Amino acid sequence: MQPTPKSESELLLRAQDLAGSTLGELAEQAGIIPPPDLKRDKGWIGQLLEWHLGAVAGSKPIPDFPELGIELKTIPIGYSGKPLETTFVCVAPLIGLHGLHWGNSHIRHKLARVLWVPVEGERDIPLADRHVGSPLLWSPSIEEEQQLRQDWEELMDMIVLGRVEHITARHGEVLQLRPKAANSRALTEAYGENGQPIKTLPRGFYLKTHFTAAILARHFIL
DNA sequence: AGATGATCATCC
DNA sequence: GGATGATCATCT
Repeated sequence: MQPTPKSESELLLRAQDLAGSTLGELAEQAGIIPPPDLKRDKGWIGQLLEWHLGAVAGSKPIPDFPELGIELKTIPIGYSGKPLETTFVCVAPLIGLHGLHWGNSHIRHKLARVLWVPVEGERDIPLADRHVGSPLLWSPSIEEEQQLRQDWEELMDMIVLGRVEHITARHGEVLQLRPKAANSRALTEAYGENGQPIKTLPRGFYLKTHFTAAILARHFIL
């Protein structure tokens, strides 16, 4: 693991230095062998980039760069130049929602400052041959935060009202709520239609691809 | 082709 | 189970 960057500019500089490299090159430098594919190693690219950028490893509920308050997100890019996948942000709280609002929400904090690192993501490109792109340090604009907040409030309203099982990925313009679990047998507690506790799949907030595509596109223009 | 719902690995 | 890291597999 590389030393943790002391400043935002140092982190960005280091990320820019990775641009143009292949995952095979970065894996070799880290002393690891790339898996044949990501089927059983879905977090492999993220962890490889964490190593190179000196992120704090582990499963702690803190930013990747605690001193800087920055979250690292790798994002798979297709031949179209746009994201191939939605971006997981955090697990959605389903109970104990009293006093929760956008201003103190976990998701707002997580998205306050993000280092996006695009990586070639087409499955017909061997993992080791995929290139890392130019990084982007991002905070939501006024408009972006308004969109996020509106979706979040709509989704949380449904959760509070016991309608979590009526929510589909089609709710929300830029933010969606989808299952986030090891499998369909992993259940957690939530509010039911009549306020009674029910068991349901854990859910996560995901950024839709058109939203992250716009973030990256804005970067290209500037 | 793109989006949705389901799933994989690891750590605690 | 829930946090971290996400992509897979299937359907439209």
